[in-house]
Formats: sequence, structure tokens, C-alpha cells
Amino acid sequence: MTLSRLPLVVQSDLTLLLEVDNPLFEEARDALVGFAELVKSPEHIHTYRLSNLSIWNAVASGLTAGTILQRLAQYSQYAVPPEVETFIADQGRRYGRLVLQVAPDGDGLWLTGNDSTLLTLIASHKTVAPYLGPMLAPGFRIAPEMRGLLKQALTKIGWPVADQAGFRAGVHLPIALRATTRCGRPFSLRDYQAQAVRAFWGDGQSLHGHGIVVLPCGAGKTVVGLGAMERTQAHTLILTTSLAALHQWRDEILDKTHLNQDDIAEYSAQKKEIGPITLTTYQLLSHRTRGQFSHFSALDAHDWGLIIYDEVHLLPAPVFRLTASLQARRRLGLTATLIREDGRADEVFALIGPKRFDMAWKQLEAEGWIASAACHEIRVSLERAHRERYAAADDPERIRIASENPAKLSIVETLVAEHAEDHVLVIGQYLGQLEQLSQRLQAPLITGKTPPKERERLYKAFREGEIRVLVVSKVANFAIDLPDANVAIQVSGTFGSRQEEAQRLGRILRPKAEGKRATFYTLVSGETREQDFSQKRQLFLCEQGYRYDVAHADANGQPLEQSMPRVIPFPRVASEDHV
DNA sequence: TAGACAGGAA
DNA sequence: TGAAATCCTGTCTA
Repeated sequence: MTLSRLPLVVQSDLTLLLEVDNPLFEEARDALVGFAELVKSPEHIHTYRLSNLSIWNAVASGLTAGTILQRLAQYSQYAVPPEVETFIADQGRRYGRLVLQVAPDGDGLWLTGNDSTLLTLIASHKTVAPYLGPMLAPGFRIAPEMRGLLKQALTKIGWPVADQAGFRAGVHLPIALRATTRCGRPFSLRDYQAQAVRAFWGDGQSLHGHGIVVLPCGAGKTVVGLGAMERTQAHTLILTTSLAALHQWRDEILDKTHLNQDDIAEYSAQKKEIGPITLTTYQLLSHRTRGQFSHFSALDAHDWGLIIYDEVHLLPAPVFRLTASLQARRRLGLTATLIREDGRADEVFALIGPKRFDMAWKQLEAEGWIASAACHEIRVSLERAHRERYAAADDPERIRIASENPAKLSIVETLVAEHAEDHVLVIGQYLGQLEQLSQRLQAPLITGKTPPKERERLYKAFREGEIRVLVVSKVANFAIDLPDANVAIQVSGTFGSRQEEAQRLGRILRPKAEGKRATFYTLVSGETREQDFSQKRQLFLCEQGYRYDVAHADANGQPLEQSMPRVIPFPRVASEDHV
């Protein structure tokens, strides 16, 4: 046993300070990831925060307040402050203190709990009272159509309800997974996928049937969806963010289940079909004409047994409202991050359901399901003239100047030249910058304006190795058909979007032949606002155990040798693995 | 009837 | 904070 001190300081304001240079750092980080959120990750001390939502989600996914406290105590240098103990115990108990059930006489729902003081307390809340029906001791009768709004209101005031009122079975449909895919490959759920399905469904003790499964890109979220469909055996509605995603779901269903073409309907602008398995997009669902939702009632009229929300972290605001009225249906949310940059995580929690399952990216990496990746942040100086412009500009303008730092161009050139054997994606935010890069690198550019046919052609050429370097705009955030690469270079991005960073790293995480490593570079103008945003962007991946090596380059795009111990000359990493 | 394009929404 | 991407509907052309 090591004699060094423990890595964690638990503060009474609910923040946790974790020492990076401690031998127990990684172990402690993995212990925290299930119930705390990383808020800052400077070099030596990482700051985590506990919140009511992080505790509720942890409890809903199977941790207990006791386990959480025990983990904190295990790594904490000092005794856990009593305020923190109380907070965890209190919040941990809150979830499940109020229960929503079918009314004993079968007429509507019943909000109940064994704490009459609490029931009186919540009834006095202005935001909750409108959804409560007459007294039905101990508790209140609830009209079924108020189910979602009530849960939303209670979550907002800090009293989340455990929803045990059950769901409609939906129209029965036999759904079976294939043992061999239509393409002829052997197929079965991986252990963690089967676990995720079980966690979603719940067991005899506590039936769930609603909630969220968090898995990284490339870990087979769709397959978890198929598993949930098999478990449910009923007509299913699947909501996706794009038509491309919709088609991918259809292909996966055909490939991996015994369902066939006739069972699958596409409710899109082109074909307004409704069938046993219906696929549609969030945009179509939330489309309105004269203030009225245009397509919702047609879809809602069907008796679905399960609704799957793909990429649930992107759920648009109107769909929250619609989901509030869909509470009698089983709901599965799938996502890689569960992070919403708009702070509406509590609504996802209340309306789709709590987190039921997640798995650290590093654990999937260790088991070989995703490739291992090295992350490098390269801090590039701003040339004097740009520095002066930067100083004179206001905030939004500054970010643009920093993001479009021309010194980044030569860095990219150097990196692409060094990675001569690799498949490289250059990803950025500003079209002008990307056009310049495309010219300098003699590499094709794909943006939102690129017609689908041209995109397919370029994707194909990239996949077949004819094109080695591809410059892509924000399409990379959405395009699920974008081919795999093993190197990604990010030259600019959206403010502090953690989920975008995760998405972009995800682009290179598909397992590589011979266990080859992937490499991710992010280029940031040093000592600018962009650097602050970059820190924020990295938080989620940092939480998942990724570490960014920092290197520096001057305003001419030349690496500063002494500061680039690992990066320059970086490429040998890739070519060594070849041998 | 399919496709191309413009304009709008969020 | 602003730029860019999405997909919707509707209109026009062949």
C-alpha cells in the first residue's frame, strides 16, 4: 500500500477537489463519475460538483446514498463534512419518497407517499397545486393527462416522483433478434448492451420501462434500442434527429431483427406512413402550422408500446411539451452524453425518465469495444496584428478572431504531413477558414451546402482510401454516415459545447485493425477566450478519463520544440504500430 | 411525379 | 454571445 495521502477533498459547499498527481487519482475519478459532475479541470486539481439531479440520477441507476458516501469517505483526506452527508442522504431519499401509482379504485392515478407532511407541503406549492386532483388519502388523485406536467413541476421544486403507474402495453408485435444478421455475421447483444436493456426495463422488484441509457458513439446504442423493442414486443415509435439517422435505424432493424420491410414505416415529409415500427424525426413532430402541431395527433392516435428517443440530449423544446402528454407509454432515451448545454437536464429527467445505465468510455476502451485515443491540445500564439485586433474587439468578435487564427493553417499542414499514413478528418466551424484549409491541403471540403450525392461520392472515396484527408464543417456533428478516420484535427468549434467535443472524438473511436490508436488534436489560440471555451469543451471527456497533452506553437505555426515533448515528432506513434 | 430550389423555423 | 446545419413546406420545371 502506498503511504501517500488520499486524493480527494470534500467541501461543505458540495464541491469535490480531486488531486490529479495522486496515485489514486484514476481510481477516485472512476468512483466519482456515477454521481458527480466535473466542472473544472485545470492541470493539478479537478473540481466536481454534487447536485440534486446528479444524486437522483445516481440513485435511479442503482447506487444508494450509502454507497455514494462510502466512496467519498474512501478517497477523502478528511472526514466528509456533515452538510454533505446530509445533502446526499436527503437527496438520495427524495427520489422515491413520492410515488405515482394507479389509483386503488382504478380510476386515474394516485400521487402518494408515507409522509403526510410532505404531501401537505407540496400541495401548498403554487406550481404543483393545479395538477393535483381531490384528496385520496394518503395523497391525491391525479388525472392521467396531468402525469407529465405534475412530474415536471415536482422535479422543479426538488421532489422528483418515482413513476410506478405503469404503461400501456401497446399493440402486440412479435419482435425477435437474429442470431445471424441479414448480412451473415453472428449477432447477439454484448454484455453491457444486455445489461442496459435490463436496467431500462427493471426487474420484478421495480419495473421501470422509462429512462435513459448513456453510451458513447460507436458502442451500439441502436442495438440497445433493438433489445428494448424485443423486450417490449409491441408497436414502437422511433424519433431521430435526421433522415440519415432514420435510415440507419431502418437498416439496423432489418439487419438484426426478424422484422421485415412491411413492418417498418417511415413518417417523413416524403412518406407519411404509420406502421408497427414507425420512424420519424423530431423536426417533423414539432412542426407547427398556425400554432398547432401538424403531425402529432396522427402519431399519438396509434397505440405504441414503446417510444425511443434517439440522441435524447438534442431533444428540441416543443418535444418536451408533446412528451408531457405521452407519459402512459414506455420511453427509452439514448444518448452519448446526457449533457444539455441549455440546462434543461431536469426536464429530460422528469419527462423521459432518469438515467438507468451508463458506462465510462475508458472501460469500453479497456474491453476493446472502442479504440484508444490520444488527445492533444495545441496552443497557438496569435500574431501581433491579430493580437491587437483581438484586444480592440468585443467578446463575440474576439472568439472569432481567436478561432480563425491563421497560424492554425500551418499547424494543420504540418500535422497532416506527419500523419502521411493515416486517414485524417479536419473539422471546423467557420466556412471561410475551412475553405482556406481545403485549398492549402488540396483536400475536398464538405459543408451543409454540399449536395447529398457529392457527399456520398466523397465519403466513398475516403472510405476506400482514394482520399486521405477530408475537411468537414459542422456537418460532422450530424452526419452519421461520415466514414471512420483514425486522426481528427479540430480547428474551431461551438463555444464551450462539451457534447460537440465528445461527438468529434467519437468520430475516430471505432476499433482499429491491429488495435491501432486514434489521435485527436484540438487547435486553440493561447491566452484568449477560445482557451476558456476549450477548457469547458474538454470537461466531459476529461470526466470520462481522457487526458489532453498540451503543446505550444508560435504565431508562424512553428512548434516550440521544448514544449512539444510528445507531439513533435508525433507521427512515429502511428507508424510504429504498423510494424 | 420527381427533383431542384427558396424561404422559414428554432 | 453567433454561425451553420437541419428538415419542413410550397412552388416551379420538365
